[in-house]
Amino acid sequence: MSSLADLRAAVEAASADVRADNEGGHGAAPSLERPKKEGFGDYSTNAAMLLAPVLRDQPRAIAERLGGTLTERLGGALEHYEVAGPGFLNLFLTDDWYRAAVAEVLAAGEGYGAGGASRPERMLVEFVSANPTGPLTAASGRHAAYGDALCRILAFHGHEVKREYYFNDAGTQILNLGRSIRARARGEEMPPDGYQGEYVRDLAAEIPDAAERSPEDLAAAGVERLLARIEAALERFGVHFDSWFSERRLHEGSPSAIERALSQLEQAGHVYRSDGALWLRTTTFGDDKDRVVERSTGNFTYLAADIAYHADKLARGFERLINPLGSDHHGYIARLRAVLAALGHDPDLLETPILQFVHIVEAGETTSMSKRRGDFVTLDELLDQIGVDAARWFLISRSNDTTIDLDLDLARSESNENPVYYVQYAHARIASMLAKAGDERVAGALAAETCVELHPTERTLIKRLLAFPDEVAEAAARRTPHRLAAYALELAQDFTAFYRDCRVVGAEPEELESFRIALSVATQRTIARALDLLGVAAPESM
RNA sequence: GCCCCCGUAGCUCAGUCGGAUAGAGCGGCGGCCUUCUAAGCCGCGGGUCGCAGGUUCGAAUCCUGCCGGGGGCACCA
Repeated sequence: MSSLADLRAAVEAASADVRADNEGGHGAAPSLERPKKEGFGDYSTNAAMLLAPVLRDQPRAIAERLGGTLTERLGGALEHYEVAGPGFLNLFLTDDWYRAAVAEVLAAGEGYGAGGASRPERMLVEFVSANPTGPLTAASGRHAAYGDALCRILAFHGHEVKREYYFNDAGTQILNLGRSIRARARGEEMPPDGYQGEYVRDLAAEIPDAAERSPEDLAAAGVERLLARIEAALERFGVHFDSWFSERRLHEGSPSAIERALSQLEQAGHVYRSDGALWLRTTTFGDDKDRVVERSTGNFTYLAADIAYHADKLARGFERLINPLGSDHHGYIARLRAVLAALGHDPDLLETPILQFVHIVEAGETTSMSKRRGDFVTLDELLDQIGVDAARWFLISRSNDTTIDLDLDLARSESNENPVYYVQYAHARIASMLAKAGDERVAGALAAETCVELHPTERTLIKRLLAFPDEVAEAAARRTPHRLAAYALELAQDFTAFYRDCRVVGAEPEELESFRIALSVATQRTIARALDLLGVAAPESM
C-alpha cells in the first residue's frame, strides 16, 4: 500500500459508507485527481456528484458527509477538506502525509512504479518488420522508437515481453530488388517498379560479379547486406530484437509451414477454391471480402505466409500479440483478426496500434517517404544530424496517431531546443548536487527521520512523483509510450521549480537538508526511470 | 461510395473511456549569472478546442451530421 493507494481506498470506503447509510445501488468509481488549480486542494474527488443521483440528495450535502467520514478514516493525514463548486470534495493533506509518501518512494528503490499488471501476460511485440529492400527510413525509426519504448514499459509493468522483427525475404518485391540491382550492375534501364534509390547502385558495386548473376541470386545477396545494415542502424538507435523471423522459412520444407497452416484451415472448413485460386473465407469473421491465399498461378500470397507466421507465434505460447502497423496497413487488420479467429483463437489477443506517417518537409512542401522512389530520409541520416536521444524523443513524444512532419534542416537547427535536453539537464543537475553533498551525506540523509515543514513546490514535486506508477500503468494499458515523455517533462519542470525555490545542499537546519536531499534522490531515480522507459539516456553531467 | 486516423495558441503538439478558470515546447517582447549546472529562471502577449446540433448538474472529451487534411479499400507486400 502507498499513501496514494490508501487515500484512494479511503475515498472509496467513505463513499461506500455514505451510500450504505441510504442503501444505495452501485455507482462508477469516484475520481481522485490532482486539481489544476492550487486552491482546489491537494487531491479532489467527484464522489459526491456520483452519489447524488443514487441518494437523491444535494451533491454538496453528500460531499460534506463524505468529508466527515474521511476525516475519521484518514486521521492525521488529512489537514482539512472543502466542499467546492457543484459538489467536489477537495482534500488538503498534512506534511506528515507528504513525508511518508517520499519515504515510500525511496523504499521502493529502483522498483518504484514497477509491476502492477493485474494479469501478467506473455507478449510478442512484432515491429518495424520493414522489408529488406532498402535502408531503414526515419519512418521505420518511428516504429522502432514506439515499439521498443512500448516493450520497455510493458516489461516494467510486469509482462513478459519479446521483440521480433519479421522480414520479407521472398516474393515479388524481393525479386524486384534483385532485378533492380542487376539493371544497375549492367547499366540497363530500371524495371518499371524498380527501386530507384542510390543504395541499389552501391549494392550493385559491392556484390561480386553482379552483372552476371541471376536476379534471384542478387536478391538474396542484397537482402543479406540490407538486413545487416538495418540491424546495425537499429542497434545504434538502441533497439535490440530478441528474434528475427524469416518469411522464406515458412515456404521451406514439405509440407511447409504455410501448407500445414492452410490444411488446418481447410479442415476447419474456412477455405474454398474459386476461379482457380484458393480463398480464405474471412467474411465469416467480419472482413469485407474473402481473401486469396493461393493464386491461380500456384503461388502463395503474402497473407498465406502471414497465416503461417501467426500460427507460429501462437504455437510458441504467446498470449498477446502486438503488431504496431503503419497507417497504410490499417486495412489489413480485419484480415489478420479473421485469420486468428479461423485458427481458433480469440481475435482480441491481437492488437494493432496504428502509427501515422512521417512526412518529409522540404521547402515547405510535404511528401511521404517512398522506398521505391528512393525518396526518403534514412534513420542513420536522422541520427547523424540530431543524435539518438533527440531523435528518440522527437519520434516518441507525439501520440502514435498523429502524423509527424520531419524537416531535417529544422530538426537540426532545433535539436538544441529539444525538450529531451531539459529533462536530461534536470537529471544531471541533481547528480551534480548530490556529488557536492557527498555519498556519505546522501546516505545519511536517506536514513534520517525528518519532520520539516514543506514548501509548496516540494508538495507539487512529491505529488508528481506519486503519479508515476499510474502513468506507467496508463501508458502500458493504453499502449501509449508518449505519455511518459509528457510526464518526464512535467516532472523535470516540477523539479526545476523546487530547485529554484528550495536550497538543497547547505539548507538549514540539517534536518531540512536531509529531507531535500532525499526528495532529490527520489526525483533523480524517477527521471532516470522515465527516460529509460523511453530509451533515452540519463546523463550524470551535461 | 465504404472504412480508419487527425483538426486545440503564430508554429509543433499534450490533454480525448465527462469535471472546476484548456496546458507545454518553440517562436515574439522585456528582465535575471559574486549564491547547489544560465542546456536554466521570471514577467508580458497569444484560444470561436474545425462547424452545427444533441446527451448531461457539467462537453476539447460522449452521440449525430457536415467541412477540411491524411491513409486504406489487390490473385502487391
